[in-house]
Amino acid sequence: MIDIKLIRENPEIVKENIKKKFQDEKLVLVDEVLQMDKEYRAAKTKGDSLRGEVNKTSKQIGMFMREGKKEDAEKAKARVKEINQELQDLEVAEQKLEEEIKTRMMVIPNIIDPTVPIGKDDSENVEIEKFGEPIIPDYEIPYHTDIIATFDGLDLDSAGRTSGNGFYYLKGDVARLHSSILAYARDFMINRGFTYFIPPFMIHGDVVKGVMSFKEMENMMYKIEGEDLYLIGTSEHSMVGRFINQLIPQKELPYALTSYSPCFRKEVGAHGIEERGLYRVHQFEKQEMVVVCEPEDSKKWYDILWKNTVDFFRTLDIPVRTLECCSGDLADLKVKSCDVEAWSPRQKKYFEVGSCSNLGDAQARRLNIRIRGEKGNYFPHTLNNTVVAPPRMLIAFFENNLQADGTVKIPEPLRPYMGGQEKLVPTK
RNA sequence: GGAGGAAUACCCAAGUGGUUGAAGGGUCCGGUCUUGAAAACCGGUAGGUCAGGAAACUGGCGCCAGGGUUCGAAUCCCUGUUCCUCCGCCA
Repeated sequence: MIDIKLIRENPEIVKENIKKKFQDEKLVLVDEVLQMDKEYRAAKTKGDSLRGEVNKTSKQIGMFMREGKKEDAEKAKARVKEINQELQDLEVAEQKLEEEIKTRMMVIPNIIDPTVPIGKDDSENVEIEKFGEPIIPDYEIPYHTDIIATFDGLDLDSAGRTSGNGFYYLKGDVARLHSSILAYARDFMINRGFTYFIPPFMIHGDVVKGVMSFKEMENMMYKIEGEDLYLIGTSEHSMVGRFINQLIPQKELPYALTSYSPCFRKEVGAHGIEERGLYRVHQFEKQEMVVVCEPEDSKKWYDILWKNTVDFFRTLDIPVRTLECCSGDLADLKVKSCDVEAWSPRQKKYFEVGSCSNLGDAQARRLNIRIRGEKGNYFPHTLNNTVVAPPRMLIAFFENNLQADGTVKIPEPLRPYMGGQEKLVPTK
């Protein structure tokens, strides 16, 4: 959500931005907002003066009553009634305009950073940098479920019976590896100065509406029947949501937070659960980073955040690259974002394992999160990024650490969490 | 799950239908005192948000949220949320 003042003062900037995102159908919204805003303000000005008159007259009634001037009081009452009549329609119009403006403001995209590459869709995203050599071994890398099967580490059949498609049981060392990766990720971020959180895994509807668009909500969120509660799709929801309607003292900034949570996603819509195995599932776990900072610092934090993820994967010997989201593929709330992608030696290409976003002040504006500064209150910037999200990450892990003899190497940093094991040996 | 109580501004807090234009503190700024600071004392203005205005300023809204009663609601009524205390249950 952008500042409506920007539309009032520089509508052409907003339109230019919409064009850059190839959402020309939204251009008309800018003019509509401009017009409705004019009408709204006129209605509000008129309404305010009428309401002022009601207040003044009502006060007079009190005085008349005290002085025993019954007739004057009655006359004034009639006058107030008259004004209220007039106000009735005006207030309906005011409210309607306000809502119409808001629904449009909600879908007008945030102003993208000038460095964002222009492009229509994800095919025009731009590779920024590679980290580590993308190795293609001279032995065959099987599909990840087949590798995991050699360790008897996955039970999809039972999960299908208990919960349906998109769920899984992890078993034995593979389950332990999953937990180890998260524990290592937690410690990795704590060592980099982030404060560790375990947030609520369910949140209220008003928080959900603040952190995502209606469409996203429909496609992602599981609702608890009979309660105003939703299962979170990422801990970003509860971690940013915890600041809803809060006024944060300036000296508290920046908040550099890292949180663990399970994530629940319906995955309705374009993709669905089409990829076999652990790639796209209804339930996964994630170590996340969330930053709330001064507006002028968000660019600096953006670079710190994605680098953390790159460093994390590199310590596990997984080659990665950063892929910058082009203008057309960038979600409407975001100023700039990039994916961290891991190398898949089986597919001989990179695939997404994390996503780093700078939302500017759009999320803060939507959730009414403000900073109490010396010269007044203002909106902070918010950012978020994935540290690691298994089990998808396990795909990259197994493919990259599989040896020619069928064992899987456990990289140094994970060994303490794996009881000192240096490799996994196939059980069948 | 049951029974009570509470929610007022950045914080504390007064306020049971009409000079409340939300008192009073604290925070903040200035002064006295002090080598400096703290404490104490004296003085001061601003409070959130929207609209109008070049500005000074003016007005609306705002007392957990949403409805309602009334000429007029922080105050009365209804619904919901959160927190606290006690009881019950439970990892």
